[in-house]
Amino acid sequence: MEKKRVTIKDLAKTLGVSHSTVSRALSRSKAHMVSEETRRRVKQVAEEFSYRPNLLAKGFATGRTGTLGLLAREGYQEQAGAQIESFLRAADDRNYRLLVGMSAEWDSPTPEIDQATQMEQFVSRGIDGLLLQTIGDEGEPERIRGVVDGRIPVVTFNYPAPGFPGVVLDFTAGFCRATEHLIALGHERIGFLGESWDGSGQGAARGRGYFNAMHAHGLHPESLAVGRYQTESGYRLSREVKDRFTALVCCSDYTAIGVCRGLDESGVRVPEDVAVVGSGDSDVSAFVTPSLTTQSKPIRGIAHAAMELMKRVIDGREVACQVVLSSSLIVRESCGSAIADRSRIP
Amino acid sequence: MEKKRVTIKDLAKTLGVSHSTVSRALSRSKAHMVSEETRRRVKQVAEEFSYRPNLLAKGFATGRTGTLGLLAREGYQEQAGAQIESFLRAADDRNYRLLVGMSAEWDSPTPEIDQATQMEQFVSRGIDGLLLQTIGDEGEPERIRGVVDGRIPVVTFNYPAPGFPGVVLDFTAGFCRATEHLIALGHERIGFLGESWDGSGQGAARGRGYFNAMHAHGLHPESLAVGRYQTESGYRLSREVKDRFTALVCCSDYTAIGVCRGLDESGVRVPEDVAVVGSGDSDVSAFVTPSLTTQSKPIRGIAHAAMELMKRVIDGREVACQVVLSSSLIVRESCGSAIADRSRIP
DNA sequence: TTCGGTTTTGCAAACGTGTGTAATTTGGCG
DNA sequence: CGCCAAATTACACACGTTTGCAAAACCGAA
Repeated sequence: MEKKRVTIKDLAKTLGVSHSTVSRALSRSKAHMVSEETRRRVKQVAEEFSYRPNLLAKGFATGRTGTLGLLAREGYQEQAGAQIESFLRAADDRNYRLLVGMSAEWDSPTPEIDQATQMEQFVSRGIDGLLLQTIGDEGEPERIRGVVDGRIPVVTFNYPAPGFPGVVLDFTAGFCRATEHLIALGHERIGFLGESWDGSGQGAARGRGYFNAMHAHGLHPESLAVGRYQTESGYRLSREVKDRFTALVCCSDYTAIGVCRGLDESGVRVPEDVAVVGSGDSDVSAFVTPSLTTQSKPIRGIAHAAMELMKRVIDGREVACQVVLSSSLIVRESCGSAIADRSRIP
Repeated sequence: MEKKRVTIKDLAKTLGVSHSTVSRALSRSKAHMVSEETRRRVKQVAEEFSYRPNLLAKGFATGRTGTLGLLAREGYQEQAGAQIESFLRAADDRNYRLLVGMSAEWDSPTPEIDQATQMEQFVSRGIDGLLLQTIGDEGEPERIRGVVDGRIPVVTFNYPAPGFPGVVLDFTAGFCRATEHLIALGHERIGFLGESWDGSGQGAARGRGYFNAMHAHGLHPESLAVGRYQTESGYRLSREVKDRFTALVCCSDYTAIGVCRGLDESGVRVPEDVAVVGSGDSDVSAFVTPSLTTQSKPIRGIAHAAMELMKRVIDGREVACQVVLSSSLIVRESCGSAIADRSRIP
């Protein structure tokens, strides 16, 4: 019933040559030559039989599979879908297949373990390289080392992991610029909705940008701690904003949207009474009312940079470096700037 | 330099048993038994050495890899990213890995060839099943058969492919309901922005729903042909709408958004002058002004249904059937209905 | 102790491809 | 024609795991 696929041995038999000759004819190996004549014949018969190499066996024999592992996670506000899509594109450009996995459900209590498990899985499946969306916790570099053990190249993105090449977004600079934009508009009581900036972890990068800008202008920084970077947290915090701030820097677009909604229900107008900026340039940011001033998050750029880096590492041209991408400020209506771009379609 | 991974032979050597015993101890095979005692010892040593099976070799030996291929394409308005994400979730629930590929760039002139190539790739890589987003063209079933040849189970989604089990959305019913909603609101001159409904291809399913509703109420159907299902096409067609229709059924949310924008610039108000309904329940549909009446597209449901179907096919419990999911009408502001749900956050 | 049956283990082949080494053919030149 | 080197091909093993079959160990009963 189950028809067997055509193998090189089948070809060899009908051609009257050994299977190794067929193998060499199809994958031009440099060590041994095959005469042009036999190569032609082999290729013709292979075509006739519509031979397709068993990539499993090939990978097993050679130790390389032409497949990269992409391990993304859905944390906070990150839109995993669009990210994955961008990576697929970028990988396709370089003739790689991607084995995609997703670690950690919405609220996994142990994202680290999930990550480790998935990495194991991928390595066992013989990937040639790992594109890893980092969590940013303390033990991460060691954990990666433990699983990968120098066997395959790793390129990280999201947070830097010391010792591994990676692509990061400079959130600090971005939030600094966003804050300074509000300061330039004359605001002084500017609040921050996000994580605390004095945390040691990587998560505080956003806050530090805000803090630096405030500090540099002699203003008093003040934050309201959001939990998860989602709409609901912003909505909940909106009560504490009234009469306290005239402007808000939010850690994500979703938090910003939540705050706007909450303020609107309390009769506080955005941007007339309170100016708001978000972060991430999510799809919806351009379409909400008021449209959201935000920081771009060039996921396409991240994906391409990561693939480029991966290619270099595989070729042995790079060992450990961080590619830093910076975001730009997209000024729309929610911050009340005169230069706001009022068109809704980007 | 390149440290070798631990294999079952290594374990066998330190245990003083044959490697086949180790193999049997780790993967409880039913044919031959291993004593509880040795199994315990093997497992302990495996743990100590942190042994990880080479899944490539395993797959090569057994012919099954625990990996499913997901072949999605970005056609028209479909949001591939969210779709892929949903599938990842659904597959993860059932302990499968997904090898994800994307066929056809934005405007590939030959999506069929791309699809065939990718399918070949996947099959060569030894996937256990194929989740295929169908194109819906005439020769598709034959093409699939040619590549897969009954060797691995296939589950389709997007368009039905005769002979293969699949999940489809009943667009005809959805568009019929959407049109009837407008009719119930008193509209008579209702236009359709989409493909022609008398096409034989599957693409006309949306149009047929519109046509059926109009016909059933003795109204004259009239369509404006959009090219691709995107914002720009709707924007472009908006000029031809004025004074001609009082309501529009759009083939996608993006077309609808484009039309709204165009009408707005011409001073035509939505929904007061022209009512608009979209389709697809895209992320932005709830956030644009006016928020969009649209039809839900339960991608999560599609993903789960497809995985469930796949599981059944693999178990041999199903051969060829179509699971039909239906969409529901999400009434928002753009159609001017009194019962519109005015909240923006879904 | 011996026998028969059952449980446990070892041996060896198989999966499809790559590749090192040896064998063969080819070809050029004396 | 004979010889040597180079080009081409064949042989055989490796990769890590599963699995059919045979061998061994074990156990209880006669």
